[in-house]
Amino acid sequence: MTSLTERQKTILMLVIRDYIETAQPVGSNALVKRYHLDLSSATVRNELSALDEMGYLGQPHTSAGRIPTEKGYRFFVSQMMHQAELPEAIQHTITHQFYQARPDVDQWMTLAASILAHQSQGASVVTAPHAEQALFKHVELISTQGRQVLMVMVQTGGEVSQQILTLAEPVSQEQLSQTATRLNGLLAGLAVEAISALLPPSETLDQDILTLIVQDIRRATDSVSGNIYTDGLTNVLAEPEFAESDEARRALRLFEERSTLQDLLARTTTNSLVGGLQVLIGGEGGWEELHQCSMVLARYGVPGLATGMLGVLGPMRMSYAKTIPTVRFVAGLLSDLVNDTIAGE
Amino acid sequence: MTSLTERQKTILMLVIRDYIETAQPVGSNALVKRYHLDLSSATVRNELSALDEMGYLGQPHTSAGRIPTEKGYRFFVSQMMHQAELPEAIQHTITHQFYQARPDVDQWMTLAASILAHQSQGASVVTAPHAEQALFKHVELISTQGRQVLMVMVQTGGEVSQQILTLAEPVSQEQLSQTATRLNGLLAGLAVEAISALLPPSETLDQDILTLIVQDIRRATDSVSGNIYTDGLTNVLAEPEFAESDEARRALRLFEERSTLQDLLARTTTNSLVGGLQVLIGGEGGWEELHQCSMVLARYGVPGLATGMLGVLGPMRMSYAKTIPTVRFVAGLLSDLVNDTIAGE
DNA sequence: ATTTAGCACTCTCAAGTCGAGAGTGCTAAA
DNA sequence: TTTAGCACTCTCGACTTGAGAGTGCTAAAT
Repeated sequence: MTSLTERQKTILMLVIRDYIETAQPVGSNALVKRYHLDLSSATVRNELSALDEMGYLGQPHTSAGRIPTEKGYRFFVSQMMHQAELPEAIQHTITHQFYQARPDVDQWMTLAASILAHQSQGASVVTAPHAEQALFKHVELISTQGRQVLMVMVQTGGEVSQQILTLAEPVSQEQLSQTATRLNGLLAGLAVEAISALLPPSETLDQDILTLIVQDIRRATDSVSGNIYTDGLTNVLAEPEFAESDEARRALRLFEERSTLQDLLARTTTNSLVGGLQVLIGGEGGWEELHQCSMVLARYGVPGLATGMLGVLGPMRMSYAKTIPTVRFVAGLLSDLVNDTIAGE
Repeated sequence: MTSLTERQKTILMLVIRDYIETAQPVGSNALVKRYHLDLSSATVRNELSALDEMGYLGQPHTSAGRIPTEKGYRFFVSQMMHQAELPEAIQHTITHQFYQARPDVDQWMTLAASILAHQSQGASVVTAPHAEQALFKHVELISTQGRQVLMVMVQTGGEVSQQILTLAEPVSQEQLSQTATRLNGLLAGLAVEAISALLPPSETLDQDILTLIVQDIRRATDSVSGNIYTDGLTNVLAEPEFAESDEARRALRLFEERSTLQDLLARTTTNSLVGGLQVLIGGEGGWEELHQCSMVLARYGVPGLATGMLGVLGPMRMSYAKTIPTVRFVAGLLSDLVNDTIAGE
């Protein structure tokens, strides 16, 4: 397999760029005219033919213009990856938005999803950062109503979880505070295993609380912990290639169903590095429903401590030139935020 | 305006029922054959013509079958409302699902949205219950990392909120606990106004915390507090009437954009009673994007203390017979849950 | 050895035509 | 009041057709 000449590269890039903009097969004439090439259409035709044979381009039918194949897109993206920094103006706008939001994981995630969706005109997904190994740090017990007690637990890494616990009989706030203080002394810095080894202890209240604590830590350390934020699902519907078929509907259903989405993210990104982008073109990774789609994914956070994922789903024809730098930039931003929160000392 | 004869009512109900199932205009012949009416098609034709003139039915074009008008649907729904209890088997399944979920508002809301979407094959929306008047109950301050402090506040009604506060300089957990204890004594049972009247007090830490407390209570009492849960958005896309146009996309965008959705809910339901259903047909309430849709909405909770909203969006042609009892039942269930949580003493 | 002009050929797409089918409204008889 | 009969209307899918866009190939030009 011979490699591409400079001219072929140029033409290939132009074809793909044009197709991404117009969603129309692009022909030799249009190409020469639109980009003022110093070539005749016939020459371009020959090159297109060559690119076709090499598998970078294809035709929806004989005697239509060319459209990129998956291989074509992959080439396009590999060129894209290196250059392409987000314009400073946009960087500032985004940073500013994060600066204004309340300093709250929930807010950050929602904001990140919103920004990604808006910038890329695709569907976005963001998972909350989750600790890779978490130790107990602190617990508070607060009496809410009658026999109901609110347990708030903080783990190293700053992860906070709360649960409601219903007691057999009322316990005063003083008693609760005492219990909390005692447990804090007992458990400080312990890992899940150590805590669950303490089960079952003498008292019932203790046991209940310890069980909840273990539950919460386990949940926080689970592969992809529960919280997934999405936005811009309807953006995908606007794309012309999805106008008719219910292709889009099936793809979106994947995104709506959290459990499936978790699977998807888990399977495709377990081995991805923080800072590195992953571009899945045409449903690489074997998701039937996504074979007309592409995803740009990134892992963010502090490796070994707490990381999360974010990404954008769009048609294969998505604007990689905008999406890739945006995803990269937002991932960096979230990494900084996680870093600030986690290593604040 | 004369009222409907029994026979006209029967025929009208059948036409609408059939149209809801098939999405096809229904004609006199089909009607007689399918439902074994003891009438000739000609007679039915006359009745259809009458119903047409009275505004209950319409024709997409001369010499097509009849389809219901908004007025027709309204009649259909008014008949529906009274009867129509959810089958016991389904009631049990749903109750069981709630029983199994973690006792956590977030879980409940997600589950409710999922059940509504699934049962009705439409898009569902659920808002978290929010206090109509809330008093301070308890605050805890937990040191997380370095100068960052986690504030957890509980309001009467059991609403819990948390915020992160970054201090100018580190403060020990002991000091924080003391501050919390002092504030608890000072603020117990106070309303927002009283608390904000205490501002600005002597110490800086106190001031910061009080500000946050006031913020949180305000947020919790806001018309529709932030959390909106949706599910089944893609269900709507499956409907044949939305196959082509981007009508559906615009409707779903309404649902995705939380701020718009808040507006929608706030505007249409401020005056609705807990326990009462509200059915908006054809975008009654003046939302242009929804003029091909219907919504079934209900308010749940404990009036005067904490209430929330839930509902289903579907095409005007939605299966009211399933949706209405489901919405009613889930609203009742959530009301019970809120009641248990709030009035647990 | 490339590049280009010219040309025949292919395929889609939009517009137009046409007949079958479904449904109606009206009239006159039961 | 109901029903049979019939002429009429309108849609929908199938089919046809011509314009337009694009290709591949060949032979001449650079």
